[in-house]
Amino acid sequence: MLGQAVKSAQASGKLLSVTVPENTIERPQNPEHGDYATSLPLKLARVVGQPPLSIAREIVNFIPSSPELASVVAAPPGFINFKLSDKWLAGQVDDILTAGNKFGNIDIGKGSKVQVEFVSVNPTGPLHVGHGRGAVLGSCLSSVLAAAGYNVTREYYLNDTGNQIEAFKRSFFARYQQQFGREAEVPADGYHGAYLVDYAKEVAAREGKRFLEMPEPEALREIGKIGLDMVVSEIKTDLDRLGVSFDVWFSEQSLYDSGLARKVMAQLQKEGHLALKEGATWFISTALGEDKDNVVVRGDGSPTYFASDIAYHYNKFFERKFDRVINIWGADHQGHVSRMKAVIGALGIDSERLTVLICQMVSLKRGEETVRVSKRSGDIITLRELIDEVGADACRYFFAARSADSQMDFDLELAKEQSPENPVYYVQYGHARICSVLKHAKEKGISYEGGDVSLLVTAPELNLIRKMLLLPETVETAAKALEPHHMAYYALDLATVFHSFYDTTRVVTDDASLTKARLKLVAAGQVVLARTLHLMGMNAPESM
RNA sequence: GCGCUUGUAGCUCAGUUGGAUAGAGCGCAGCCCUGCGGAGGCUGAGGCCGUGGGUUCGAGCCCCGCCAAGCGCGCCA
Repeated sequence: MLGQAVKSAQASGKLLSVTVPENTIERPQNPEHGDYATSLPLKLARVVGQPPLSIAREIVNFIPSSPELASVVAAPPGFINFKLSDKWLAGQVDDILTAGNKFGNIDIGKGSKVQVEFVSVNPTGPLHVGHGRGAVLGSCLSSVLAAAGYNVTREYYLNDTGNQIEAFKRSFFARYQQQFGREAEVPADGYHGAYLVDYAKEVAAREGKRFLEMPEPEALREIGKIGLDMVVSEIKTDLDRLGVSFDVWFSEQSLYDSGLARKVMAQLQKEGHLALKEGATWFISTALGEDKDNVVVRGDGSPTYFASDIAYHYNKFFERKFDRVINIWGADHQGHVSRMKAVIGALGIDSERLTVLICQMVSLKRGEETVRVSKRSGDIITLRELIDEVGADACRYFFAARSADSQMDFDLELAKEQSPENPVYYVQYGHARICSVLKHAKEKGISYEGGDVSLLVTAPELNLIRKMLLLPETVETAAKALEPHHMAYYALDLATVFHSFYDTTRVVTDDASLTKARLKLVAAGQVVLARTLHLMGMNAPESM
C-alpha cells in the first residue's frame, strides 16, 4: 500500500521518480507514534532533494483510506505513522478464534525442505547442560520454522564409529572386567566417568561373564554395542524429558556401510580436491581460500570424522535434496564451519544453503564456584541433574530465551531458589489464569457464543489484541533470523499485557453481552499464549 | 600470533533490515486486595551502550584501531 502511494505520488509529479528503497515498515516503540511507521521519507530526502517532511505529506495524500486504518499522519522529522482502527482490531479476536492453534502460522517457507541437525553428541556419555542448550535451541527453531511454512526435518547425527567410539568401547570393557576382579585399566584417552561403572554393573548382572570368554576384539565389539545402546537410550530419555524429539536418527556408520563415503571421496579425488601428503590423504582446502588443508584419510587408512561429515552432507543435499540445511554446533566446533562450507562448494552446492549456527558455551556456577563443562572429567553436571533441579519447562525457557551467540552463566543456586518468581511461572500463570476465568464462566453457564467483539473498546482490551496480533510477526522475525529467543520475549510481553488487562478489567459481570465479548477476548488470549508456549516446547498448564 | 563470538542498568539478558525519549526480568524503594487465582497490578530510582576514531540528515546497530572475556587453530570429535 505504501509502495502504491509512493508510485502514485511519483506519477502525479509531486514526487521525483527515483528508485525507492525496500519499504521499511517498523513498529514504533512509542505508542503515540501509532501501530506502524515508516521512515521512508527520510531515506528518500537526499535522492529526491526535497525536505523529508514534505515528502511524507505528499505520500500521505496518496494513501487511500481503508477500514483497517484509523489514521495516517506525517510526523516530523519525516516519519509516516499508521494507526489501526479500534474496530478492526476488535474484529481480529474472531479471526484468532477461528484460526485456533494455527494462529501464528505464516508461509514464508512455502513448503521448502529444511533440515535442522542438532545435538548430535557422541554417544559416549550422558548429556551435559551445554548439550541441553543446543537441544532446546534446535527444537524451538524447528518449531518456529515449521510454523513459518517450512517442511522441517529434525535430525540427530549419531557418531557411532571412529576413534572416540573405540575409546569408549575399551573403557566400557575395562569397567566390565573390573566387575569380575580383573586387572583392567580405563585407557588414558578413554572415558573415566562413573556412569560407565554403573552400566558395567548392569551388564555384568544381566549378561554374566560371557564376554570374558571370547577373544578380545569380539568382546569389544559386542559389549561395545551394548554400551552404546545404553548411552543412546539414556540420551533419548533425557531429550524426551526436555520435550525434544527427532524425526531421524542418522548413523555415521551407515555412510560406510552403504559405500557413500567411498563414492564421495572418489568424486573429490576425481575433481582434484584431494592430495597425498606425508602418508595421508588431504582435502586441499587452501586452494579454496582456507587457512589450511585437512586430513580425510589417515596414514593408517582410516577415515577421519571430516570424511564422514563430507559424505553426510552429500547425503543431505544430493540424496535427500534438502533445500536448506541448518546445523547447530557447539562453540568448540566453530573452527570447522568454513572448511565444511568449502567442501560443500567443492561438491557443487551453493554454500549459502548450509547454515551453521554456533551455540556458545554454558558455564555453570554453584555460587562462587565455576564448574567447567568437560565430558571426560568425572565430576560434571548432567542435563538430567539440571532438569531434576529446575524442571523441564524452566530449562527450556532459560535456554530458549538467550540468543545462541552469547555465552551464558547458569547459576544453579539461582535457578533453584528462583522457582516461583521466575518468568517461566509468570507466563504459565497467565495461561492458567485465563483457563480459570473460562472455567468460572462455564460454571455459571455462560458461553461466548454470539459475543459481539465490537464491544471491546478499552485500552487494556485493545492493547491485548495488539499484542496477540504480534505473534505472526514474531514467528517471521525468529524464522528469518534463525533466532528462536524472540519467542521467549514475546511470551513474556504477552503475559504482561494479559495480567495488566486482567487487573483492570473484570470479565464475568452482570452485563451479559459485554461478558460474552470479553470471554471471546480471553479465549483468544488463551489460544495465542498456548501456541506461543508450545512453539517453545513448554507446557501450557490449565492450573498450577 | 591468527580466526570466530561476546562486551548495554547492581545481576541475567533483549534491542527486528541504521530511525523518534535505549528496554525486560530479578534485585532495590514506595503504592494497590469488598471482586473471575496476589504465582498479580501500578509508580520510582538506577545507563559515557567496553574504548578511540570514521561513514551520514541520523549509529547500541555499519567500517577501522585498541582493551577485556570465551572458544578454536590434531592423521580427536
